[in-house]
Amino acid sequence: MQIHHYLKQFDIKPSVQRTAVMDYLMSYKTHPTIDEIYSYLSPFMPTLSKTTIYNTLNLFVEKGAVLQLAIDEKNARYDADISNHAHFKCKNCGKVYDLFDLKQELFAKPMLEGFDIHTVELSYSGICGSCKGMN
Amino acid sequence: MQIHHYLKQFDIKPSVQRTAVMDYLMSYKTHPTIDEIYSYLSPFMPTLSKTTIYNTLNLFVEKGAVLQLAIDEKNARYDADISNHAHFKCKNCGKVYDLFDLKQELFAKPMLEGFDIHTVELSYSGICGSCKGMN
DNA sequence: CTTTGTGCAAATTCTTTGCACCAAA
DNA sequence: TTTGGTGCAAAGAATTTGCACAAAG
Repeated sequence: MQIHHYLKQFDIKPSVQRTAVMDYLMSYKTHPTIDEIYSYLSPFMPTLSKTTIYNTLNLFVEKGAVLQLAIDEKNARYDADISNHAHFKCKNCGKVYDLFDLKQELFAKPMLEGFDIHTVELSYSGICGSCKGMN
Repeated sequence: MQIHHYLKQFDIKPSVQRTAVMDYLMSYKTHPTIDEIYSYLSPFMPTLSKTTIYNTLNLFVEKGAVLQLAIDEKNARYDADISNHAHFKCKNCGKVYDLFDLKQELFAKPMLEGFDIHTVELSYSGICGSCKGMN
């Protein structure tokens, strides 16, 4: 599906900048920070400002089109894959991996008196394979 | 157990400030921010500095004595309860609740090729009971 | 003594805000 | 033409750093 149609599904008016950001998120599934997105797009769009990246991602999150991940204490990270999956953050290299092959039960929203649960976030941390070999 | 003995278990040398911070975290299980901890303790310890709170909590996290929660995008929050439990953050009032009565399976560390999992963080968000009634 | 912790001020980093200009319907 | 989007500069907030003094063993 074309990206501007995809954005409309979330009630987001497409613009050149918004389309470029979503395109980036969907192409490079690296859970990028604002800075990484800006650094990548900036050469192609010389007038692009970081404020627009902030505006765009805040809008995307508000509309439910992307997830803001809390896995990195320093910077906000974003993920355009809104299906059920967990994340693993390597304490050594800082890379964030997707974990798709987990039981769906882990993402169930428990029925709890007094809580209306909308979202579930499951995060693991530890050492990744490539860092483990190094030491 | 006395707090300074508890700290020693984590290889943390007790000091007046460190003991006070751990005491606060264990007494008020409110997942406080750095600022909240500082504001509470400051009247009792007039020379206390916020830098010391930062130093102390970074040390506690490094030694595994407290958890740094990523559930609040704005500020880091801390929890001295390192047992398996999840958190719920109300999107409306911002309060963070503990969820203890969940299945232990949710906190299992999956065996995955190439990942050495140390920690599990499970967070929910939505609307809490007291906010739901208001609207 | 010697090592380690504390606390002030300054620096850094991340994010938001105010506002003028631009673009699209 | 009118509404909404973009982008610059400045402001704001959270955290870290450098360094001198204090405390503890």
